[in-house]
Amino acid sequence: MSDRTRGPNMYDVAKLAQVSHQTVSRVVNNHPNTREETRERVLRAMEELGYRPNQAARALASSRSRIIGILVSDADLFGPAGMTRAIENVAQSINHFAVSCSIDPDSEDSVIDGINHLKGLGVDGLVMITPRTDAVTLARTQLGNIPIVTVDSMYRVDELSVSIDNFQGGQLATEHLIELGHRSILHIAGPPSWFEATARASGYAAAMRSHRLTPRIIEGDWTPGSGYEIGVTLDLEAYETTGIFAGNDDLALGLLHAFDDRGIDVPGHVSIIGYDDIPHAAYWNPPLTTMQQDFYELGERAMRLLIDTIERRKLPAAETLVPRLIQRSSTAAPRRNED
Amino acid sequence: MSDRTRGPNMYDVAKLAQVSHQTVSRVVNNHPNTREETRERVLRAMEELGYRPNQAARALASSRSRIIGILVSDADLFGPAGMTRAIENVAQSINHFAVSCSIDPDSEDSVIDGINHLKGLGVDGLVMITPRTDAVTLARTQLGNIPIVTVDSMYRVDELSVSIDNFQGGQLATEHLIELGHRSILHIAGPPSWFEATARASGYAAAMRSHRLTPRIIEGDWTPGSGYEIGVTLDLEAYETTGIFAGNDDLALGLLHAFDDRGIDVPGHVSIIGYDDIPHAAYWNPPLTTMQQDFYELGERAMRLLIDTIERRKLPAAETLVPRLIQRSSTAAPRRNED
DNA sequence: CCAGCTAGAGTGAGCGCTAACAATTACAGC
DNA sequence: GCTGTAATTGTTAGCGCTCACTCTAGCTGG
Repeated sequence: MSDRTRGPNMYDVAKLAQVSHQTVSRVVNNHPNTREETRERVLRAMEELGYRPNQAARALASSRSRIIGILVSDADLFGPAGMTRAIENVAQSINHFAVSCSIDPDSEDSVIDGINHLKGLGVDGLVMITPRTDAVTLARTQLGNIPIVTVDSMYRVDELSVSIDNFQGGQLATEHLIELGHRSILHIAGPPSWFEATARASGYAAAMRSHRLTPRIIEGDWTPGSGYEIGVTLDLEAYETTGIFAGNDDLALGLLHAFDDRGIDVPGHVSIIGYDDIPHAAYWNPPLTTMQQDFYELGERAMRLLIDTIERRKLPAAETLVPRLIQRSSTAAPRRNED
Repeated sequence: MSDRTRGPNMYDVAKLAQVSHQTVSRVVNNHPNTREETRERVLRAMEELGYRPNQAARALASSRSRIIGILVSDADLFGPAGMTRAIENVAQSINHFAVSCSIDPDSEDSVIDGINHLKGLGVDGLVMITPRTDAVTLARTQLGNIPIVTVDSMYRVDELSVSIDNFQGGQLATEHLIELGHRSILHIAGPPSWFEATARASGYAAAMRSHRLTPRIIEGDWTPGSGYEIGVTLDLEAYETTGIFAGNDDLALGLLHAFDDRGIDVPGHVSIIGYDDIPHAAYWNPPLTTMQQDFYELGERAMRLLIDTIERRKLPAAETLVPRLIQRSSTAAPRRNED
């Protein structure tokens, strides 16, 4: 009547299947060179005892924890949250574990804390979902030779990364407005410390210039509050602005709200295009035209890239996704009454 | 020149500090009965070598992993996401680790998968963020004597749980409308498989009846799409409805959008109150009156309750939070023109 | 001055697994 | 029949910790 609180172990399975514990280990790890009949006997024994390998022992013996760390800033934003979930799901599906850890990218201490936390756990790899490249550099020096994949960050050839092409996204959004006939288009950008923000702004500027139009950019942060403030004070007449490309949907929401307060009709008076396609955007007033990004797909790719690197299966290669235009009713051709 | 890829271990520290490995262990774990001078010598050695205890070895030897599992359904909803983050943060702050795992509560397989995944990791405790009580029961039988804390689920005295008082929340929301002068108030409820939905609906019904008013409930799911569909077909004149209590903010958004399409003014024609206070709600048109819930606080409490139970520090006790009314402009006194 | 205590430090076993190596078997070829 | 090779299985030694002990002072009190 021992209070055997620990479950059955490899030796219990081995005894029941009448093999050595090592054979059980081979079956568990899908090693080749085990006779089919033996394999099945072991599997039956495992089933019968309800055996589950002890991860701690495994990690200790093999020095591979099967744990992937996720360092994520702004974890409650739509994009980062979706990626984090995707990574967790992929991890689970391939018998790994994901531990996510939110950081404040503006505080070096917070980043170091997070890295140490994850390092202490003995993660096999790290996914970084943060716009701050300095945080990535920091992690890289702290973590020795543990592979790191960055998501949606700056492109750098010497790094593993997956990203969405924010430059092209900015271009596409801007071109949508240009195609509708807009000529004076304003961009409300996200904070310049975010690579995504500057890339979208560059895409916008490039598209404008390629059509011989003058880019004008106002800087906000990513919040509806910031969009609202800008929208309340914005002088649309100054440049006869008829189109606005907002750096993300939240900014667009703030603009929408401000324009509603001011009695400025969207898209009658001014067209607005957002960026992200958050689930609510289709239900705003008016429903928002926006650029859709598949964050889930991005997270999945990041995870696969990382696992491939850990298992040295193939050469690392940076991957890029392109966002897609979702056209709704917040954009339309400009009124030509004034012509 | 050994390719010592594994960092320094306890014995390295012990040698440098000229003590036994056990003394190092005592220092690491803050055991009493170590001389202050010795303690400091060990700490210095640890510092010098950059020693970090190996969690796997620790877990193997002590059979305590310091890992908390989070089983969360609808992980991209505002509430669950906030709670998950709170739990992760608390875990980090007390030197534990949180591993979250999304499940589909409608699929028993998915729940079992999730539980096994976490069980395989050897979690010390589990937080369940799911409305399905059967999933909780399932976890309880699968997990043996690993403590489980449920969040925002059904109250049951024999369980550890923290929750927001959805009944009272429903009452408060309804009473807000009643106080404004509304008499014919409709409730759009969430899916009845969610305890939160039925509790809010009960609170609504209780408030109505205590004022001798007749409760009327339409059932939706939690999405804006569902709110929109209901809003499009809803006949407000049938009962001279002047107030609507939506089961959550997303439903309210759908209603707002539908009423805008139909030219029904909010709050002029009908007042709407939501539930959750998601960050966007303040920027909708009109800004939404809603019930605020502190999910972060809830997650923190869940985590503390769990840790207390694991360490048998104090008697488990169920905790309850009360939501708070956030008044914005989607609710107003009903027009009395018809009187 | 010595039994009796206790704070402080050390010893050895073992947690459940993997990895390297050793052993056994099966069977081909000469 | 015997050697050689490949396929399969077994043996042994840790991985880095914690736990239950034992051991060594230093001190008290009679």
